[in-house]
Amino acid sequence: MSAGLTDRQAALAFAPAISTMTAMKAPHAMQPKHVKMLKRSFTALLLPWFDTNKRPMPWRNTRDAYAIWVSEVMLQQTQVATVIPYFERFLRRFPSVADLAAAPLHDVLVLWAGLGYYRRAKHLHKCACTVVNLYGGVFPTDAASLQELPGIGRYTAAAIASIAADQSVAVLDGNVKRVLARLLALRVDVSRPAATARLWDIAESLVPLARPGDYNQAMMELGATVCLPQSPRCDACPAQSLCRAAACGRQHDIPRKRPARVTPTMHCAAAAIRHGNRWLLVQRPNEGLWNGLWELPTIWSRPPRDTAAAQRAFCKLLAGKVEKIRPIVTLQHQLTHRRIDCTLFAGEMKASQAKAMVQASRGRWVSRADELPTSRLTAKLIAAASAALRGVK
DNA sequence: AAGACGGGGGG
DNA sequence: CCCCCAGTCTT
Repeated sequence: MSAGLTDRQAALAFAPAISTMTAMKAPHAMQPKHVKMLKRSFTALLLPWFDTNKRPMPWRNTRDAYAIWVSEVMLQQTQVATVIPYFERFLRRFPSVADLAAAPLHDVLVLWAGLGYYRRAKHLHKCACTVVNLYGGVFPTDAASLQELPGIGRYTAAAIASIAADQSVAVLDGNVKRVLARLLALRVDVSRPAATARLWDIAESLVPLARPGDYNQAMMELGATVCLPQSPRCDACPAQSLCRAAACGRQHDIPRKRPARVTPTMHCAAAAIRHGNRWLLVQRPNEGLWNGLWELPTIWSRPPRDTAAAQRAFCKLLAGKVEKIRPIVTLQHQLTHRRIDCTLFAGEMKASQAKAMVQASRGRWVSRADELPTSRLTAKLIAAASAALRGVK
């Protein structure tokens, strides 16, 4: 870019200009000239840094809107390292949106199991069907159309449109919120809707016409690798010369932390019931946590206090003869909004009863958790039950 | 405006 | 143990 000198001058010109403003003043209240200067200088610093420092990711090797969409949905509230293996498996199994639409939802959920936020997988499947029916299997790439689709909000629509089709629209995620708040020294609570609305405006005013997809990814990459929540690495930041938070040493308390919330603990009791070398799974109701997923038979309200009570409770739950109930272990499972303490029991069931369970559509017998869509907790419980069984043998 | 919705990485 | 993440949807 031959404008390097100009950008540097703009950067230097910008710093004193903004330092005369109050910290809380919105940049869209800034003079348009200053917005334009910040945009030019910031982009000129950010993109070269991104070209050199971007981490390799499988979805960065494609311009296929379908693949980019899958990656963006997986990346919602989920870290890059977690997503990569899921993404590669998913694209192998469903190479195109038509393949995804043609598959039963059940198959999609099995591939999604363990990623969390399972509504994403249901939206993904529904969205694929919509794209096939409404757009003939050609994924739309303009942000407005994208945002009409299930599971695609403002962030994801802008990410796909900018990365796959060079549309100059801004993304705003947790990383970008933090980067912008620090860049402009906005001591806001980014979890507040009012702050979010303002940051969207700011983000839109800064996204460049050229390379918007790289710019958006660079913002997120900067937030994920340099402008970290706890200990920002300002010395490694390409935009340090422009950053108002760094200039006044406030990068550690911008943005403002939201007050920590208490997470209640739920207690439950699960039964690993063996028949041959298989375990009984039942399906969760179609609402709330883990809806529609499969789990060990579990007593969620008023769990039994002792083994005798557990024996009675599981017999009642399963409307059948469950034998030899005995405690195995108690596991903890942490979710964002609650902690679950689950006491695992082992038990057995006679062949006739086991068959009746399946015939009544009350359950399925599996030898491995990944035969059905299950939560991580269920996978942990089955692993613990298998280990206990091996210990006996 | 607030809550529900999973799980894991990293300090 | 705590924080927070390439958010979306519902109430």
